[in-house]
Amino acid sequence: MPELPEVETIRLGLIPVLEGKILEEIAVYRDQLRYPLPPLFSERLKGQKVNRLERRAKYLWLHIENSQTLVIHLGMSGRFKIEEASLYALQKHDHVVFYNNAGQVIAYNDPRRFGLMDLIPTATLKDHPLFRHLGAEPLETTFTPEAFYQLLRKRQQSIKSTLMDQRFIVGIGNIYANEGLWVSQIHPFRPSNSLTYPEAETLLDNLRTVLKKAILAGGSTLKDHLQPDGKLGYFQNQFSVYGRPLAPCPRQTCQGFIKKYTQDGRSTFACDSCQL
DNA sequence: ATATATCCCTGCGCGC
DNA sequence: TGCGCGCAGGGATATA
Repeated sequence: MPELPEVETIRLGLIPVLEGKILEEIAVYRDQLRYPLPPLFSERLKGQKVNRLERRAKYLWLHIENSQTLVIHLGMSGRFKIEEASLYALQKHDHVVFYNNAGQVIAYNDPRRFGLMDLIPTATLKDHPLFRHLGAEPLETTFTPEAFYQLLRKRQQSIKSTLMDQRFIVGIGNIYANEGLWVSQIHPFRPSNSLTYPEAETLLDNLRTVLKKAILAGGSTLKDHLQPDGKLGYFQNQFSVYGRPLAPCPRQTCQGFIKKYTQDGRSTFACDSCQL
């Protein structure tokens, strides 16, 4: 699914068609995603204005004027498509379709249905079970290298596992964990608590750079991800290691090649020559 | 507390 | 062309 850059791309794409707009109609074609939609889902949204779109971790928060927030997670294959209502035709796996007061359709499409939607009172969001365990936003400058280092010091599991564990840092999934570690020349299997302070500082810095570059590129499109306007993301063209087993390591000074591992049940890509 | 396994679901690419 | 298999951007839950 979308990791932080893809969710952020989607948020930016949805702002023009949702912020300040009225939800005139909400059509539900499948009320069971990861969980069932909450009771009276459409009724509680119909006629309401969307005040603001926020991203927290890999979640979208649509703050609605009646003090509730529409929470959306895109799972592995969730995407949004914007169309003119007059041109819209229901597509396979379009599960929830929003109609705004500007004649536009915002369709949520999710083949694997690992996504979720919920309506939660805005005031209680931060204490909600979906969110209260979430760790630091990597792009927030209030998250300091020192805080990152202290967190790594307490953990003996691999650095890649820690990066992907949403209790510590949020928004980083398999792609950006692999990419950030390669840029930092840190091997994914290193125990978190073996990183020195300078390494932690470098890693946080590089993760931020990679995430920001990916946002600028509209995210990464492997199969599913599209920007809401239908454009592909193109950060996948800038991958150094992800999905490139046996390729020569792209680092100028390195003669190694990319190796594929299985780690925590997921694919890990790394260059054993320059990632130490 | 923490490391592994399993499950949710559909689609795609590959080898035969 | 078709079939079976493995794999996929996530994450909650159970088990040891």
